[in-house]
Amino acid sequence: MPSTFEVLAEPRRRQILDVLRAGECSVNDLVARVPVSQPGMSKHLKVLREAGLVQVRQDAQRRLYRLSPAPLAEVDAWLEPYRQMWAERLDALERHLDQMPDE
Amino acid sequence: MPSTFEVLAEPRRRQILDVLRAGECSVNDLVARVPVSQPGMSKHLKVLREAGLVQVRQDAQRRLYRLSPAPLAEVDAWLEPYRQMWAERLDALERHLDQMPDE
DNA sequence: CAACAACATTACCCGTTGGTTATATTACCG
DNA sequence: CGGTAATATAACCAACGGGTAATGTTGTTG
Repeated sequence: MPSTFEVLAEPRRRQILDVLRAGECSVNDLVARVPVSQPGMSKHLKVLREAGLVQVRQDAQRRLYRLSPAPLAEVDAWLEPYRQMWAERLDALERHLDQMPDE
Repeated sequence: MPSTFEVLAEPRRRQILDVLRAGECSVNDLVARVPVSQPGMSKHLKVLREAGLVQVRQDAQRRLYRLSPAPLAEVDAWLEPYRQMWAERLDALERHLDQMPDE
């Protein structure tokens, strides 16, 4: 079972999540918005489902997928200690620029 | 050239970055701390270098690697709109729990 | 300069992954 | 009940990625 990081490594999977941020979506709608074939979409959705990043709901013949962002918290948590680091560096840059008013 | 996301998909690469958070490190030191062979480590370090996530400095025969967290900002930026979403859901959960004092 | 230490690179192998085509499944509709 | 729409699954293939063993490179030291 791939980790959340591996699941997000696929650009089109991130794109799918981006689309789903706007709200529930059927597979056909997703295929229309993301450059991937229908079987390819089903494959990606399966990966996203197994990673807990999306949930499905059945509506007649269609399956409506919706976002389930909880696993992203893991990524966010990993990122946390780094976040401070690049903030510090940007601050240092600003201070540096403050000392060079001619540039 | 792999994206930052793809670079981070490798667990050992994240581990390398985690080690480097403590400070500059030689390749041998990294090999001692991360379960990967020396050639494997060189490969991973190359990927991290080309992604801009680490920088090298030469010290005699050794090469000292240090963290360069700037590219992580891209990941953080992608995550941003989602961050609010799971925060909202946790808030909703809290409010829900507040309404059920017996549970 | 010879020997060694630290690291990078090459060549090779193998498992995984994403894409595609074809087929199965399930629900609706006439 | 036959046909069609929506989606999933299977089978196959090519590309890629990471591991390993062997070798190359560069700097140091005696």
